[in-house]
Amino acid sequence: MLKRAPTNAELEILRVLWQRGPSTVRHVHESVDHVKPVGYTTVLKLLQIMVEKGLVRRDASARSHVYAAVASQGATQRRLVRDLVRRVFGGSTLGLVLHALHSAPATAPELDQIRRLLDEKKGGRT
Amino acid sequence: MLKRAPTNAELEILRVLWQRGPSTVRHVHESVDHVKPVGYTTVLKLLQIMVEKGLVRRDASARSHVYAAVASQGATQRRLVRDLVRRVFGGSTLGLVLHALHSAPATAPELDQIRRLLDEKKGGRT
DNA sequence: CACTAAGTACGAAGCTGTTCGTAGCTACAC
DNA sequence: GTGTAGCTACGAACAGCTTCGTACTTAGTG
Repeated sequence: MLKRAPTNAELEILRVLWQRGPSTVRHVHESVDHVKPVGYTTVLKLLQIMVEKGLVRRDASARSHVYAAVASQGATQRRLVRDLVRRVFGGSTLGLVLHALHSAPATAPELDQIRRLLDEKKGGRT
Repeated sequence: MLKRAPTNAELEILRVLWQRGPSTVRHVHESVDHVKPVGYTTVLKLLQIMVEKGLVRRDASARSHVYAAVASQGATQRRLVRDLVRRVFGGSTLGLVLHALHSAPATAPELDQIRRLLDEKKGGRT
């Protein structure tokens, strides 16, 4: 079963599920609608499709079904980064990182955080 | 005139134009077809659409028109990274970088390159 | 029981991206 | 001049994503 990456509208919904945890359609709709107006049944339909795709799980025991994300936010982000690296940087993760850093308005503490990660990696190589 | 990010198929074509420079449809088709079989007129149509979108420029002075990318590879990559950061990392470039580094099989020289970049940025802040 | 509110299911339309077949034009070889 | 090879233009089909309207179901209230 090959899973496709979530689409744009699907990501909006996943964002809510990751942030608020398992939610009803009403909950998700309220959150999404607040950011970008959209019909209730649109969100419902999306969630139904996402169930079929295996992106979310549905608990139908209560009258209002409760939906939860299947993949964690981290795993999904990793997936999307991998796709971008392949599509746009010919598989070079380094290319992506350099590009991102160039255009990043990073603060000093953030830079330190990256530096720490680099040190870890270096240590782990031996 | 708002420019949309290039689609998947469009990126395949841009990759050829960036690599080989201004090219005829035949040239582009041969390169793309080699990687992923596709009809000649498909590539032609795509290029025509890309002209309308402003993604490529066309020199129609010769019988075989010559197409060239409008935006540089770097600028396009930056654009796509920015989009991903907004869509998937809530605008946090740092989030993207950390994620990428975590899953990156970076070599020591590559890590050094990143470190150099970090030093530059740090220096530039004061 | 009858009514209403809140929920789910589903069909279908509109848009974009991708693909290709067909038609038509033109330079060149003979 | 005639034919052919190579090119551009264009319409149309198909697929995926997104959106919503409508129909159906059910729990609760009087």
